[in-house]
Amino acid sequence: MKTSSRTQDPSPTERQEQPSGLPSLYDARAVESEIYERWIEAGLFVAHPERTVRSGGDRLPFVVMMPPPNVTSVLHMGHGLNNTVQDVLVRWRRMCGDETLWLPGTDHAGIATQNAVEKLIAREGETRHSLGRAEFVRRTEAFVAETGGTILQQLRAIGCSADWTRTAYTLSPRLSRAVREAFVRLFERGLIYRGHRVIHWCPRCLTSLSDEEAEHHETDGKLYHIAYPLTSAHSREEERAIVVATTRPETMLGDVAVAVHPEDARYADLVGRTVLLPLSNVEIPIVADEATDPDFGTGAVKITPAHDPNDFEVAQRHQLAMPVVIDETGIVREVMDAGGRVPDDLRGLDRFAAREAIVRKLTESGALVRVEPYRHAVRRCYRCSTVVEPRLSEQWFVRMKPLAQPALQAVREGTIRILPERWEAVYVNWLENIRDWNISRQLWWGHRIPVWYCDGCGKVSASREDLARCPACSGPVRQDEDVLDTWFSSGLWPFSTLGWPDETPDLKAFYPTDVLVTAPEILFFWVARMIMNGYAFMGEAPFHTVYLHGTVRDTNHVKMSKSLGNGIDPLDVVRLYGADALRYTVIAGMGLGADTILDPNDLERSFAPGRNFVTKLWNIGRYLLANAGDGEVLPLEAIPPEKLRRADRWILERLDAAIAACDAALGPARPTGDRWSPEVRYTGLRLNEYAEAARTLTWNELADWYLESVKARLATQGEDGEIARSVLTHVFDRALRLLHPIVPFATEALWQRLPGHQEGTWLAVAPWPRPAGWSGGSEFEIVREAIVAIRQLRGEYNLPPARVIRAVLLPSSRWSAVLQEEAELIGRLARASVEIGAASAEPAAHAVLTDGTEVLLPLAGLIDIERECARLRRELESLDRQLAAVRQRLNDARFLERAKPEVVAAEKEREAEWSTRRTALARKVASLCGT
RNA sequence: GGUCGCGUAGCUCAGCUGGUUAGAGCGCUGGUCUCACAUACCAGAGGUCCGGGGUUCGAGUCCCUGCGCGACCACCA
Repeated sequence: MKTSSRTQDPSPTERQEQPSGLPSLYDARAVESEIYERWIEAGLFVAHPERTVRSGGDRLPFVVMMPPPNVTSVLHMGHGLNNTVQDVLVRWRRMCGDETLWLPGTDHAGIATQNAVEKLIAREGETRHSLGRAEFVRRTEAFVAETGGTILQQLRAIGCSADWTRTAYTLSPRLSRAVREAFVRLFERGLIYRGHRVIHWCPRCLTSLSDEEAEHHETDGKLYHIAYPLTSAHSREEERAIVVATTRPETMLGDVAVAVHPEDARYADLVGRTVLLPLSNVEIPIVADEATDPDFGTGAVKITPAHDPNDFEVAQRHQLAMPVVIDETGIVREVMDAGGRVPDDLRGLDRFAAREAIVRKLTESGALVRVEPYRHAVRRCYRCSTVVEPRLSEQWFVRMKPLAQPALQAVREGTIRILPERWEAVYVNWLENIRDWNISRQLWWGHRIPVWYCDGCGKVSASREDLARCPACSGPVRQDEDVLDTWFSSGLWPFSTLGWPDETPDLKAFYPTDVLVTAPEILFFWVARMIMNGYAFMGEAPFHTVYLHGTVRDTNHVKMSKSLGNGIDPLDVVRLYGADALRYTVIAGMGLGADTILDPNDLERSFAPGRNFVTKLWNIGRYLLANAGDGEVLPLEAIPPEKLRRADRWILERLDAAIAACDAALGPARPTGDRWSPEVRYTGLRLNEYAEAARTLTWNELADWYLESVKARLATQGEDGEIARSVLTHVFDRALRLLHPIVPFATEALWQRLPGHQEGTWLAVAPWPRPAGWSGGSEFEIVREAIVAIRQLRGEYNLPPARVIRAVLLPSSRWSAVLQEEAELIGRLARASVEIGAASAEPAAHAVLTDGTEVLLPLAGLIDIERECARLRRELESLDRQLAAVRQRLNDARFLERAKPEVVAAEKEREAEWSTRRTALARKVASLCGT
C-alpha cells in the first residue's frame, strides 16, 4: 500500500495530538482522489466473466450498461445524477456478492459532433465541403481523440465504479462491426428498405431526421385563407373560387390539387373540376380524399406532395405529380418537376422570406381572403432547433412493426418492468403506434451505410465487408453516401459492447444485463430500440428493469442547461463539498422518477446536508478510534448474550431494522423467474428511502443515542468496556457498509481504519449486512423516554445544560427495575442527578411517560416559583372557564336539538381534549405549587 | 387534440396497497463551544395535506368536479 500520497495522514507529532489518528476535519479532496486510485489499482471494478454462474462460476451477474454520453460532452448535473444512481446500484450489488459489470463508454453522436467540428473549422474559413469528406472525417477523428472522453475522466471524480478496462465507443472498429452486422441482418430479413417519401429535413444540418428527432414546439402562427379560382364558371355565381387554409403559403408553389372530403356536400359538385393555382397559374384538379377533415378551416385543403407527408400520400392515391419547389437549404426555387411554377421574383428567396412575399402578392391580387392567428405545433431539429422542412427524398427505413411486437409483449407480460410504473403505458402506446424509422442521415460523421449500388446491373447489395465489385455482375459499385442515425448504433449497446456478433466470454456471461438507468427523454430514442434489438439479435430482452429518473432543474423548475446558464458544474460541487456530498444530496433528495430541484445560486443550501452528513460520519469515526482504539475487538459472537446491556440490544435491534429497511427500499435486484411477479414488480429502487434508513441509523440512533450512552463504559477497563467497544465497532462497521454505495469515499476511508481491519480488504467489496435477529431492545426505549422528558422540562424552564439539576422518577411498576438500574445513564444524558421513587412535596416540574411513569424536576432555587405558579394558575383558570362553557353548551337540551350533528360532535371532541389538558395541567400545578 | 403526472410546514420533498398524534432536510425561535462533531448538540414553533362534492366506521391516500402548474405524444392543413 502506498503511504506517501496519503495526504490526510497526520504527521507523527500530530498523531500524538490526535489520538484518533484522524484529522479533525474531513478533507474530501485529498481522501477521494487517493482512494479512487487505490480502488483502481486493486482492480475492484473489473468484472470476471468466468466467475458468473453463466460461465461455470458461482456468482450471479449484475450488469449495468452506462448510457453513453456524447463523446464531446462535458459532465453536467444530469450525468451526475444518472451515474450516481447507477453507481449506487452497482456498488450495492457488488457488496451483495454479485459479479458486477458496469460498462462505460461514449457515443459518437453524429449530428452533434459534426456540428461541433463544422463550427470549429468555420473559424478557419472552411466548410466540410471545402475540406472534402475524407479530410473532414479525419479532422473530426482528431477532434474526438483530443477532446473526447473527457466526461469519462470526470465520472471518476464522482466515484463511479465502472469497469474502465471495457470502455466502449460506438464508432470504434469493434462496435462498427456490430453495426454492419445488424444492418445486414435486418436487410436480409427484409426489415430494412429504401423508400422515396417525405421525411423531416433540417435545412441547417442538411440531413434528414427521424420522427423522434423532429420535436414539436408550440408556436403562434397564422392561418392563411387563400382563394383558388375555378377555371370554368360554376352554376352558383358566388362560388367562383374554392378557399383553402394553410399555415405555410410558400408551399403553394408546389400545389398539385385541392382535396375535399368525399362526403362533403358543399363541394360535391366541384370534385373533378379544376382551379387555377394563383401566382403559378397552373391548372390543378379538385379531388376527393378521405384524409380531408371537413370540419377544419374551409374543409378544402391544398395538396403539396413534395412538402407535406400527408399530401404526399394523397398525391400517391390520386397519382398526381410531385413538384419540388424548396431546396435542401430552404431556398425556394424550381428543384424538380416544377416546370415554371415558381415566379421569377420568388426564386432564390429563403422559405420564410418567400412566405412574406407570397402573402404580399396574394393580398395585392385579392386572393388572400382572411388571415387568422393560429397556435400550432411546429417541428424543429432536436440538435439546432431550426424549423424542419418536410422534404421528398430517398431514404433508408427500418420496418418497425415486426420488431416492436416482442418488445411490446415483454413489458406487457412483465419480462421487462419500467419504473416509475406510469411510463409503461407511454412505452406501450408508442410501440403500438410505431412508424417506420428513417435511419439514413446525410452526414459524414457516423457509420456509413453498408450498401453498394451497381450502376451496371442495378443490384443493391448490403454487405458485411466492403465491396469492390458487384456480386451479381462484377461491375463497379459505389457505396451509399449516407451514414446511419446515431441511435442505430447506440441501440445495439447492450450487446455490441460485449463483443457481439462474436460469441465472446463477456457476451455469454453478461448478457442479458440487469438494470438500465436513464432519463425518460430517451425512452423512445434509445430504450425502446435497445429492447427491440435485444429480441431481434439476441433473442431475449437486454435487461429486466428500466429505471427512469427525473430531470435536474433549478428552483424555477427550468431544466438545467449550460446554454441557459442555470447549470451546476458537478466538479465545482466536488471541489467545494466533495463527491460524497454531491452523491448524498442527489440520492437522498430523489423520489422515484421525480425531478431533482437544485439551486444554482446557492450551492451551500443544496449540498451542505450531504457535506454535513459526511462530517458527522467522520466524527463518529474519530471518536471511535480515539476511545475504542484501533486494536482487535471482541467478535460479537464471542459475547455471551446475557452480558449485553439494554443499550447494546437496542442498537443491535435498530441495526437489524435499518438493514431490513434498506433491503426493502432497494428491493429485489432481479426477478425470480424469467419475469416479474405482480407482487414485487413495482417495488424497490427507492434510493431516497434507502438513504433515509441508513442515515437515521447512523446519525439519530448510533451517534445521538448509542454513542452517547456508551461513553462511560468505553472509559472503563474490563469486560463491559470491551463489550461496548465491540458493539460500537460492529454497528459502525455495518452502518458504513450500508452507506458505502451512497458515500463511498468517506466510508472506505473510515472502514480501512476500523479496529481490527485487515490490511488489503476493501469496503467496496465487503459483504452487505444481513439482519441477525436481535431482540430485547425495547427496555431501552423507556430509558430514552425518561431522558427526553427531563430534557423537555429543562427546556421548558430554560435551564442551561451546564446546570446539573435533580430529577425524580416515580416509575410505573412495569419498568421500575429498568429505570432504577439505568438511573446513572439517564442522569448523564439528561445532565441531571436522578433519584428513583422518592416522591416529596417540594415544588417540581412534572411530566408523565407513556407507561405512566412520572417525572419530577424540583425547581426550588432554580426559578421564581411564585411567578410560575401564578402563571400556571391563570392558565388553569382560563382553561376551566372554557371547559365550563363547553360543558354548559353540551348540557343544553336546545343546543343538542338544534345544532348540526357535526357541530355537536366537534364540541364533544373539544370537551374531551380540554378535559385531558386540564388533568395534565392540574397535575403540573399540584406538583409545582402544592394542592 | 390525445395521454399522463403534480399541487402536503417559509423552501425542497417523503408519505407504498385508506387505519393511532401527517414526516425529513434546510430555514426559523430559545438554550448550549457538554472533553467526536458549532459542517455540532438539546428543546421548540410552524400544516383547513389547492378548492368543492362523494364513497367509507375512518380519506393526505379512493371516485367525481373546479382551479393552478408541468410532462409526453400527435399526419386538422
